[in-house]
Amino acid sequence: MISTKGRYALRIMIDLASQDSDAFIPLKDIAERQGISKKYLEIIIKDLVEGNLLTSLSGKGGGYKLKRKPEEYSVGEIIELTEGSLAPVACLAAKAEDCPRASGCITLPLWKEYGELVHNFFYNKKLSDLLND
Amino acid sequence: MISTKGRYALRIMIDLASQDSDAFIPLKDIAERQGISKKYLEIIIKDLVEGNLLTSLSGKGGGYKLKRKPEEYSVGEIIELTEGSLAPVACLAAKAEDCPRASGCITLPLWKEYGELVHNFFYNKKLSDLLND
DNA sequence: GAAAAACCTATCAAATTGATGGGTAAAAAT
DNA sequence: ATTTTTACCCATCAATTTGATAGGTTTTTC
Repeated sequence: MISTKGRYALRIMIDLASQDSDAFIPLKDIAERQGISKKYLEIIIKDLVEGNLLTSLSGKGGGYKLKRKPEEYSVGEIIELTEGSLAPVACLAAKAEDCPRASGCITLPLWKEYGELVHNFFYNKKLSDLLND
Repeated sequence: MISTKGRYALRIMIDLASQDSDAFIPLKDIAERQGISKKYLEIIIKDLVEGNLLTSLSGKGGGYKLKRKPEEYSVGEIIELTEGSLAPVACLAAKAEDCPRASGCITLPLWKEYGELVHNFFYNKKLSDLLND
């Protein structure tokens, strides 16, 4: 299941994409619009900044804004960045050590096929596909 | 991610489907073949029996066997039964209470579309598709 | 220098995951 | 009858993840 981290990250990105694209939007505003604790969003938005999806600016008049146009973000990269991985099973995650069972594993092809399906679904969906205005 | 519960359940089912379909197979044998703790598998196989996927027989000569032919089991029902749900987000799980945000939720259609994709993938895959002999 | 913002560090309760251990009941073989 | 083999039942547990909260520091503008 996609946890709140990935889901809230997506809502942050949608929120920013719905605002004036040149202005820096304070997190306080996003938190209020989305009805989510600002403190919790701080943790999540940190990943988005570190992952180079957002630009941030400190101080008065600061906030966050998108680095690219909404159609240039895939939903997949947003979720993968904040959830850590899109892999369907532990042995297919990037950080996973090589499973000794892999060569004879009868279920591995299933998980690979599923992993590709999920990857394609989310990487073909763009942030712009989620905007309704 | 699919946890060990769902993955081991699938391996139990594949193991049983690879044995003589009339015989009761003791869990001890499955555990040894699969290299998984028998005690842990007990917990998992309980779900499979209660979910009516397997028949069990106590006592000497007892064990477990499939209730149907391998082509009559979908991978989806095995995973859904043991993992609890195949839903991609909490608000789409069967046990979820109605989300007050649902009507205006901009991301809900995405999760629904994804949920259907996942459901179709796993329900169209049959246990017989995973047998290699 | 005050105000508004990001940023940084720590902590925490609850739930989930991945098991282990010990005992009871059932069925068959001897 | 008793032993053996099996399923079945119940409790516990350590580690990790999830979903936050709290408080303080730095940066920037007015």
